[in-house]
Amino acid sequence: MKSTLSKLRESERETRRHLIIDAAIKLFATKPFNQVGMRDIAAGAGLSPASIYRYFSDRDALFVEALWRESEAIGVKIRQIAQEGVNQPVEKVAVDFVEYLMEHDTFFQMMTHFMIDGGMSEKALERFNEVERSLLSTFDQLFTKAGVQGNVRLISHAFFAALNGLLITFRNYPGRKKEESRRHIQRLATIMAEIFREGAVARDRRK
Amino acid sequence: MKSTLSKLRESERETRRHLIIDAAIKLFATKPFNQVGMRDIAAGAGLSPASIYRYFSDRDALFVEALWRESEAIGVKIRQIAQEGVNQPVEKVAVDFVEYLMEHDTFFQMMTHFMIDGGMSEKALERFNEVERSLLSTFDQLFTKAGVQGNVRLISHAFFAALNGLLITFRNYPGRKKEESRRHIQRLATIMAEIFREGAVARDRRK
DNA sequence: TGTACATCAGTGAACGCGCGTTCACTGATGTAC
DNA sequence: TGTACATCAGTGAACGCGCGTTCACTGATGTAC
Repeated sequence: MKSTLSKLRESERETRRHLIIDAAIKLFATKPFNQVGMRDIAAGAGLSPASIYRYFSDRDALFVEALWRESEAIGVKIRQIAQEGVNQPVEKVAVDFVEYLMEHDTFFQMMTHFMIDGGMSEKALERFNEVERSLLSTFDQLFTKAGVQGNVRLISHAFFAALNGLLITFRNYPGRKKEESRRHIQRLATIMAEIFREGAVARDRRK
Repeated sequence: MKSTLSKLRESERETRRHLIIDAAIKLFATKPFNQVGMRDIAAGAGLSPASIYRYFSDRDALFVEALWRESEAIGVKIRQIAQEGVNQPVEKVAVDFVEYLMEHDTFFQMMTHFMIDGGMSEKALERFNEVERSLLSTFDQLFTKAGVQGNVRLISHAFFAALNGLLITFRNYPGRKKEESRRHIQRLATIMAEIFREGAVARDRRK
């Protein structure tokens, strides 16, 4: 009996951990994730701050798990885009990609934060790389299908970076409403995709 | 006599302000600028922390002036690249641009920080926009010269964002030495420029 | 069936630290007469 | 030439606040006998 009870306890613990992580992720959507505090999260989860430390060793551990979960969600979405995408023009995938990141920008914020400041934990890094690889190989397939030859992976690197840059540069563009920014980014994503598709092929021919 | 003396005092004040700003900028090169503290800067300038408040009303004021000065430096560089650049291929300008930002990445760090977190002061924003416009119109000229027609500014927007993305995505790429990252970015900058040049023209033809 | 004990979630209050900023003061230099 | 006074750069120490984290404790639930 002891073992089933302890299993029950264990699963309760697990659901509580999830509640806390959910609260954190919900807050990440509200404000920049690096200014979400333990007291906020505790309040969001209906606990005292001290209680959180029964479930996570420290702030970092909690954040890494939250990132992990966000990565998972985005990984799923990306594979889905990939599935539909291999039979779609690059344009569609590009727009889907930026669209998704604009709607769920917690992951994006974390990603850029880590890219700029570094200091990512081993675990988070691994997860993040997996997501990135998944996306890059989708791009590879798309560009190959569009007729690009040679080192496709380099083109995908450039394209991935370009889309990231789009989001960073124009997400909070000063003096522009959120909806305008969104449309501008979508428009530029389309243009970028066109340019990359045609440009990469043209570049091949010339070499 | 009184007036010349007060002028002298004024100019001394000015040079001391500059000393403090210099100390700040020097530190920005060492670590992420948002974790440079007043005590650091004071030590760097050979003053007590309290003294800094004789010259700047608060931390923000100091940082804005430092950003201002960095912007000025980068503005000069960009206009220079532009001057040489209008008779150069896009590739050269792209590489010069990322090269410069990698060597003096204070400005770049600030820029991305402000882009992501917002909260830029009026003054800094103005300066920053001026620099950006200057760069964009250089790109405009280059693309026009390369034979692009239609709305060149959109292409420049996309190109600017793409180069930013390159720096952000691969500057601290995990598991890569600094020199490798640098070369990777340069390589991708060249590829991007080729793709944009050829792609934008090809795209024109198709419409 | 009752009693002593173990386990563990949960908590209010406090600790510790970093950091921007202010306070009260010193000392040097110039000015008025 | 000396004396009282104004101005101002500079400072050590402390304040205030936010925030992650720990402490000592409570109360509920289960277990042993």
